[in-house]
Amino acid sequence: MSKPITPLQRTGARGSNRDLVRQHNLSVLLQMIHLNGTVSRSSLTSATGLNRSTISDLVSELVQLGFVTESETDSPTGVGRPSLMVSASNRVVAFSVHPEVDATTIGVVTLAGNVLHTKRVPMPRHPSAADSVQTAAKAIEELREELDKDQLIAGVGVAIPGQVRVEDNVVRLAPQMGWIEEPFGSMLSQATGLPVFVDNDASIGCMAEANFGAAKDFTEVVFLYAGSGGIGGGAIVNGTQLRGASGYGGELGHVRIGEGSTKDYSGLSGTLESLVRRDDLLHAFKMFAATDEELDLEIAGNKSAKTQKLIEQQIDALGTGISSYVNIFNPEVIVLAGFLTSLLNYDAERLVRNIKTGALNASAERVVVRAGELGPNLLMIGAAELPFHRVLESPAETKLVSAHKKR
Amino acid sequence: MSKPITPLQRTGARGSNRDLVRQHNLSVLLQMIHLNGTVSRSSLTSATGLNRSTISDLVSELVQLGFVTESETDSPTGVGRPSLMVSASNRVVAFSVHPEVDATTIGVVTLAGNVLHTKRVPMPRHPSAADSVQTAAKAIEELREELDKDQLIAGVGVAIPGQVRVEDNVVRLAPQMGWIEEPFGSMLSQATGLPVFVDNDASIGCMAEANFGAAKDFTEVVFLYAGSGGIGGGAIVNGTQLRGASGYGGELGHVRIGEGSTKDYSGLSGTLESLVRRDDLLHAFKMFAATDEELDLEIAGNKSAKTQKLIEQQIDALGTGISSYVNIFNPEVIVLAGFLTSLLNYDAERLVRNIKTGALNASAERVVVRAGELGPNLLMIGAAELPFHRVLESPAETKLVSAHKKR
DNA sequence: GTATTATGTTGCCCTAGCCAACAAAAAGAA
DNA sequence: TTCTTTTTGTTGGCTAGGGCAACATAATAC
Repeated sequence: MSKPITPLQRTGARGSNRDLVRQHNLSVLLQMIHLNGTVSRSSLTSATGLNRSTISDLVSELVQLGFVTESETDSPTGVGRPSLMVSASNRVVAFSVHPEVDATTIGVVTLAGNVLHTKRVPMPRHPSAADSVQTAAKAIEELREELDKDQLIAGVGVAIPGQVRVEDNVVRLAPQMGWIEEPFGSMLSQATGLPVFVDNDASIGCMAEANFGAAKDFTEVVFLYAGSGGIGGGAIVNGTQLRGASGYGGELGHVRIGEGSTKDYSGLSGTLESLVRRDDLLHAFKMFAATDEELDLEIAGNKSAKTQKLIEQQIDALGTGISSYVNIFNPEVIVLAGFLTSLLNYDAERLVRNIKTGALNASAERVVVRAGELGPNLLMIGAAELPFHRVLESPAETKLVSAHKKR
Repeated sequence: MSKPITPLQRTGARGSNRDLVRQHNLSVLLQMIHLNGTVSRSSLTSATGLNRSTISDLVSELVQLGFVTESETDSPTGVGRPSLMVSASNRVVAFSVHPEVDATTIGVVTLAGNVLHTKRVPMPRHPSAADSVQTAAKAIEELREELDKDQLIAGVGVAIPGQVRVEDNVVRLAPQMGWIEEPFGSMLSQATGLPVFVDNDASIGCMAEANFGAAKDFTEVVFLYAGSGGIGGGAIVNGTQLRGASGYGGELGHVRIGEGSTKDYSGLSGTLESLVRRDDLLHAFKMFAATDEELDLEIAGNKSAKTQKLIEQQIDALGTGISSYVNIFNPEVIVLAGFLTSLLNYDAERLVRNIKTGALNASAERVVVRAGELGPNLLMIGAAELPFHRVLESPAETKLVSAHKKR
């Protein structure tokens, strides 16, 4: 330590040397290909501003690395020599894991965004973290056997219904399952021998909708996701996911919007989660367990005055909550997922009216409310993005794991 | 249009060609120097990861451009040849403008962060935008005459107590002054012949505290600023300012936290701004106009039970509001400015207790509450950052205006 | 004074991206 | 068909910005 100089404040940006330029360009290209599915070389050229010959060089490096494939256009459009099409490869895959209170779901997703398999393993009520890890590891083992020999594994992404400390992949609190301070990441990593990345389910859903779904073309997004475990949220600010200091950011379900006395799953009262409760709806409809589809049918076909009032109360509470998020984030789009879509479909006009009442005119004037588009694949696609992210950041440097273990 | 390809989704990142590398490196260096005041060449070397010789080359280009100066260390520390010190130059300046309901404040700030002059011009009640522009332009003209001949002007930054559409520098709504849809930026730009950048006052304050004040070393920040015009807010997410789609983001004062019936300055009820009101305090202390310092003395020296209750109510409301922001942003630090500092100083323990009650344990465990550090210079320093930002982004490309007009 | 350590300076090298020329593949016009 | 026009891929050489190594310089340590 030569000088007691503060580590040069938050100018995160490092200098670029030549290698970083190459790395950056490879990364930008691969990201574009990953997000857009299949793109022509010519559109990559115009989008990046790089030279034709440079694109050619970079793409062939990505081909050699196994991340992308090139093919000729099947339907040339316009004059001129048709541009070669570049697609993300299905060779590179990631596993997704979603532990819930009654089941654990495991899936395989390719870098091209295809969900190859999913497997839902029912669990005894309130599984321990160790149970879930074991279930997941076993399923991954089986799914891995089904992969082709030349496929490469980027890692495992885990979506947790609870708060996750992302720096060390520890589940801080998953209230529904009763998990406290569980090192889920290192447990699963040890069990599978693969790199594991853990994050909150709603944050992951937000990222998925932002990358591939209803928020695809926006940089300012608010996302609300309601499942059986309460209401989670996420936000995209300036094109990047809101994470916060430790990764707990985006807990939009736990924001106080009123004086209610019932508490939410985390013990807070007056929050959005405490006022918009799936269980209350199930109870009113005299249902026990129900899928979102079943509940949606009930809500859509509702005739009783009593349940109508409940639904409207929930819509109003949701609108009040969203209006706060509009004032805070000034988003371009608000994406609703889980059974919140049913509320939106029931009376979108009422919801929007409520949002406009509680929000500043300027902030609300251009906002759009949408339902999520990814449906049941939401968390599978989203969780896979976690390991993929590392690959996309530095394609040439990241070492992938071969699908079949060496003996 | 060869192919109907969507403009290649939100991968904002362009490719880097060689010129961009140079530009980027110059920008990174100048930002570090601007934020840290004076730094040694050796610390620039280690912070950027670039080679000694490269730093030498880049710094001398910045010297030649007039942005920085080099000097020898006055007090060498440690073994080895002492490193040259690099400082931001006072040659480059920006003007700051802060229109308020009863006065307009204008200042000159150098790239090194020195506030050379400030000028507070009292205004008749409820000045029109044109009045404020004229006052500001006149003051800028005068201040400009006092500059040295070789000084360079980066532009003008304006802090508005209201909502600003940043894309075209239009004041959407400044409720206290009654401005609606005023093109303040283009008006002032026309009057001065300088580039003008307009933004919300609280957002600007947030940026200033994040760059130079209480939040200097953090990347996740929530900022609350209470002046005579209500409560404004700002947030730093992942090291960059939250702006939202149009620039209205960060309106933390207008977030609903309770059922109160009194309305805030924007007509919303139950919001933080409607519950924590400066006027209520002034009224309780039987004061009319008062500076923050005067009010602070009254609050600190308070003995009456009645006013104590009011103060505590406000602290509690503030705590409730902040707890929501903690859940949303999971910040490292919360910075309070304006008379909110007085509330913090009055009973910090009570405030923190309230925050912890309303927030998730995990999100709140490491959060720190602080008073702002920049005091009366907050908005002057902050507003100047707007024009400086453009310079810092591309030092070699941005054309600056000479201090003395050519005849 | 000498050794050690850290930094500034200089000249040369290396490589990633650019450029220009040419080839190839489509559409349009004769 | 044939020729032109337009767009893209390919190739070889060029260029500039950052790395590197050797040397000079200025501080501390002994």
